[in-house]
Amino acid sequence: MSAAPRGAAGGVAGAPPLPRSFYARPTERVARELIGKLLVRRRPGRVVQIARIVEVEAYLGQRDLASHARRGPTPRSQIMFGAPGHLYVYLIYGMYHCMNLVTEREGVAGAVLIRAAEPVGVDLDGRALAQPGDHRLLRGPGKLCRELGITLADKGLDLTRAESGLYLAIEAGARRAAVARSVRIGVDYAGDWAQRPLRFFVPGHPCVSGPRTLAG
DNA sequence: CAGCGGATGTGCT
DNA sequence: GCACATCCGCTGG
Repeated sequence: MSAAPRGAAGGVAGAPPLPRSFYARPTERVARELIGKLLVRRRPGRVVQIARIVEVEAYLGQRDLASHARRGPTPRSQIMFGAPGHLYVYLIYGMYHCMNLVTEREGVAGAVLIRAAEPVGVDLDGRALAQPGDHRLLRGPGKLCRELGITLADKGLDLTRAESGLYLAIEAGARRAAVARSVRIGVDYAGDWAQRPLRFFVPGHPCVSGPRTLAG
């Protein structure tokens, strides 16, 4: 048939999923290093979607008043306290989903929210996709999940396994992009923690959802 | 561009 | 029982 076999790992052009050791580190560090990584989404009967991450936010443990972990492990947030390298998804405002990557060693809460990404515009065979130029497609955490088909059903996915249909990878020959920091978006209720610069983004990038510069 | 409604899971009372 | 939420798209000025 037409589709060429991928390799056992099923990675992008041979790029395997990032290992668990990448996630099992301090959340801020993971967040910073996620900028520029590739997000790979495979769904049955669909074209593989690949996107370059341009905006994330770090959510720390129980002391972070903006984090869902602030109340300790609840049915919803328990996964943030679990093993790193898994997917945390929640529903917001009754109609949008947000995807987070669990960080820190098991027993310590932490996660990184993926806020925006740049459509890479090629499939696994390097063929051009339909809308490579639409920078609004994955701009904003709710839209990103909608476009990639991420829902609560995906909560708990192991991101270190290509078979999960969702994983991160290093882009071969990627240039080292500049990274800026700012306060997080939509966490005004979090007291002092609302002022912490835990949002990371590529300055000036058209696919970033919030403010794209520090000055405004 | 500021303002606001939508729709429902979650966690506290 | 109920206020609120890591948001988005549409409306009116």
